[in-house]
Formats: sequence, C-alpha cells, structure tokens
Amino acid sequence: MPSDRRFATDPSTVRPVARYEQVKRYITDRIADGVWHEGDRLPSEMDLVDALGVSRMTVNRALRELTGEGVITRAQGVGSFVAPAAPRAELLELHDIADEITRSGHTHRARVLMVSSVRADMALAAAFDVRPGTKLFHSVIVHDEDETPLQVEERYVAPHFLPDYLDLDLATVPPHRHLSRAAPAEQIEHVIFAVTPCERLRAWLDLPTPEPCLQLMRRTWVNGRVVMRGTFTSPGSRYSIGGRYIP
Amino acid sequence: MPSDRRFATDPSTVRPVARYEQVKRYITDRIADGVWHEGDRLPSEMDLVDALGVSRMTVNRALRELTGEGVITRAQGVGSFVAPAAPRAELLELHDIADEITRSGHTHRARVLMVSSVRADMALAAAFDVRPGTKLFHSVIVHDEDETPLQVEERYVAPHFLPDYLDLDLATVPPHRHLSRAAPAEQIEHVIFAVTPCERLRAWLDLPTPEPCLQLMRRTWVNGRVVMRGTFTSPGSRYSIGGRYIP
DNA sequence: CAGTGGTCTAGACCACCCA
DNA sequence: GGGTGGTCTAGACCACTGG
Repeated sequence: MPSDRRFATDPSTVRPVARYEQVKRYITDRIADGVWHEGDRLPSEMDLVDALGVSRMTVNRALRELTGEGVITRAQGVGSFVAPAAPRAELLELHDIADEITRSGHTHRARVLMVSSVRADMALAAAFDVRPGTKLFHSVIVHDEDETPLQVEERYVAPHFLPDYLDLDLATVPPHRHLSRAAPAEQIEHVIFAVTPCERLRAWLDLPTPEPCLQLMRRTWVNGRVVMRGTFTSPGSRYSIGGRYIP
Repeated sequence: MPSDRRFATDPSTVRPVARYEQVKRYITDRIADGVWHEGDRLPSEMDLVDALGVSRMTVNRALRELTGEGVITRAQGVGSFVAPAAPRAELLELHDIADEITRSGHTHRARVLMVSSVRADMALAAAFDVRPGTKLFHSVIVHDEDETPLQVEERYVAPHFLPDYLDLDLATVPPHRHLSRAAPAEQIEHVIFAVTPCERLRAWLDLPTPEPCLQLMRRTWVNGRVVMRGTFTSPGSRYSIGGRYIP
C-alpha cells in the first residue's frame, strides 16, 4: 500500500466528504494513476479496512458502488479486480456534436455565448426537483459546422457537482467531458421535440425564416439528484438524430 | 400500513432473496398497484423498520437504491416521495403507440386509410436494397387520441415475410404486433427529423397551419434483409419521443 | 424542537471459491 | 479450512427541515 495515511476519524475534524466517497476516490485515483491496472486484483475488504481505518460496511459500500459504475468487478470467494476499460457512458451518449462534425470531415468550432449563475424559476426548479430560487449554472454554446451554426447547446448545471463550472474553458473542452469526469451519470433521460424556434434561437442559428427545429432535452442524475439539464436545438434541414441497434 | 406481515427473521428459514431486495419489492409493488401515487410521501425509514421488521441500514439501502433508479426522491429532513413517472416512449425500443395512449389513460382509435400493393420507386428500392419495381405492401394508419389525430403511421412491408399483410385487420391488431410475431427484428434503424408536413399529412393530422412535426423513420432487418420501413409523423405540439435509461 | 434522511461502526453469519 | 465477498443488525452521531 503506497500510502499509510488514515482518514480523519476524530469527530472534531471537519469531514465535508463522506468516508465511502473518500474510499472510492482512493481506489479510482490509484487506477487513474496507473498504480493498479486493468485486471489487477484489489486489496480485500479487510485489507482496506486496516489500511484506511474505516469499517468494513463503509469499504463495502464504496466497492459496491464502484461495481455498479463499472469501475471494478467482484466475485464472491475470489476477490475484486479492476474492470476492463469500457466506453461505458460514451456508448449510450447519443451525440457528441463536435466528434460527429469532425468525423464527417467538416471543421467544428464552439462559440461560448454565455456562462453565468442564475436562480431557478418554477420550470427549472421542477426539472431539477429543487426549490425555486436555487442557484444553478447556465451556459450557452453554439456549434458551427464549416462556419454554419448547426446546434445551440444550452445547459443548466447543479453547482454542487461542478463548483468551478463558471471558470472552465468550455470552448476547448466541452461541458460533457467535465461533467462525466466529475460525476458520471447514473441515469439519463432524453426527450425529443419538434419546435418552432424562438427569436433568440433563430438569431443564434442564423435562420432567416422560422423553420422546424429538432430539440433534444437531456437530464442526467447522480445519487438520485438531477445534475444537468441540457437543451440541444438544431435546424430540421441541417440535422437529424439516428442510430442503428441490435435488440 | 396495509400489511403487518414481517419478513422472515428466523435464521433457520430459507431466505433466497436479500432483505433489502424484499424491501425494494415491497415499495415498488405498492407504487405499481397504485397504493402510493406520484408525489405521495412514503413511510419514514423508522416506520418501515417497524413495519417490516428489518434494521434501518437495510431499509436505508433499499431506499438508496430506489433513489438511484429514479423510483423515489428523498430530501434530508423532509421525507421520501414517489418520483414523477418517466417519459412514455422508449427511444431505443419499438414502441406501440396504441399502448402508449391507453396506458396514459386516453382512448385510442386506429383508422386504416390505405392498404395496397405497390411497386418500389427509386427511393423505396434504395431503402429496401431491392430492384426498382419490386412489389411491396403499403399501409397508412392514423392513430387518434381522444378523437384527435396524434400520429400518421405509413409503412412499407416486404411481402416475403408477411404474405397476408393485405388481408389483416390492422385497425384492431396493429402492424407492429404482426411483424414482431412473424419476424422479430434482428436490427433496427431509427432516424428522427423535424419537418414541415406536406399537404397530405396536414390533412390526415387535421392541422390547419403548417406546424413543425416530429418524424421517425424506422427500418427493421431480418436475415440481413430489410423487412419494413415505417414513417411515423406527429405534430410537435402533441407528441415527443423520449426515454430514460441507466447506462 | 422533534422528525427526517445521511452516514458510520463493530460485530456477526453466510455462500462461495480455491488450494 | 481459510479467505473472499454478500448481507444484516443495533446502535450511534450528524445535518437538515419544518413548525
């Protein structure tokens, strides 16, 4: 065990982050740093109890959640192992617009129009299942394909999960990447609409006439709480959503 | 509490199913049976401890997992509540509009406008990967929700897989059911558009003004050959496509 | 203030796997 | 048989909410 440091146990110590979260972090850090590789065996629950100075129930919860997240695999009577790296979340990500554009041979540019902190109105509060007036981060980004606007991406983010959202460089690293790193979604909701764009959207999309637009609304959850609501709007004449699956 | 029955506690009793799973089942059953409705407050953890005869940690795990699954929402200091129902259609699965309508408490009616045999033109031939002029079956059905047109369903079917398509009573048993019974799809393609409806569609959908419509095109394959191409068109103001899933 | 959920512990029993 | 993970308990402290 490279580190012998115990977690804070003294009740007088401030402990803003749960111990099972610290244990999860301990594991994922070692995997990310290459200390433990794919297929490697992790220390047993009892080893971690001794090494980290927490109870077995706490270690167990950490490992159980990591199993659910696909980070490790476990087998009764055998042990815990680093799971094969899988494109888990990316697989069901319907679209990363930047990738789509570049993969189809066009040039992509992201223009960040707005980044700010806002207070939730009734509709937003309902979408996030919080009280009206709760602070949320807000961003608007326009994605161009060869200088033509292809999609407006408007997001609201719960500050708790990504406190430094306002300071990120969203033009170079898209919000999606920050979000999935900070808090991988445990649940995703997609709803697709056909709408007539409002004035604001028409201006951003450079649409002289009000043509039908495809609008995808996505909400993601972590720990049963809504982390993000994104609204992605594209002109119907320039964009469609699709995929092929094997049931 | 409608039931006073305790879970098995005697160690000699067979207990193939974990207690926290039984607690989860207890909750989800009551929601499914309509005993507890959306937004209703659940019994507190302590109530469940007393009612079910398990420890609080066990109840807590059950409720925590249900939270992660989006079945309930919880708030510290307040309580646990039945979560709002997820959107009605599944994006990644074949949906049956009739089921959707009746399940949401409305009345459904299917009006068969056309059933005929046609010859594939260039576009259809490309879609089915056959020679132009190949015989295909064609049907148009309008689905009403409470007497209002909700969706126009236009299908082309390869005769080989469903030779008696023209003789079916599509108003009572929808094409989807015949198709999945005769030849379950091995591969599915979905593409979603936002379009301005043509005159024909506007008439069928009873749209006085040309509002944006959501159009889903689906192709299904069996044995590597296209079996069906369906075009499903709905007014944007009356319909959306959505789903929630756990990665 | 009392009630709620969020977390944590120390110990326990079990099923399972492997040497 | 010894080590593993899977589960469960009784009790505890805490932060948060509402009246």
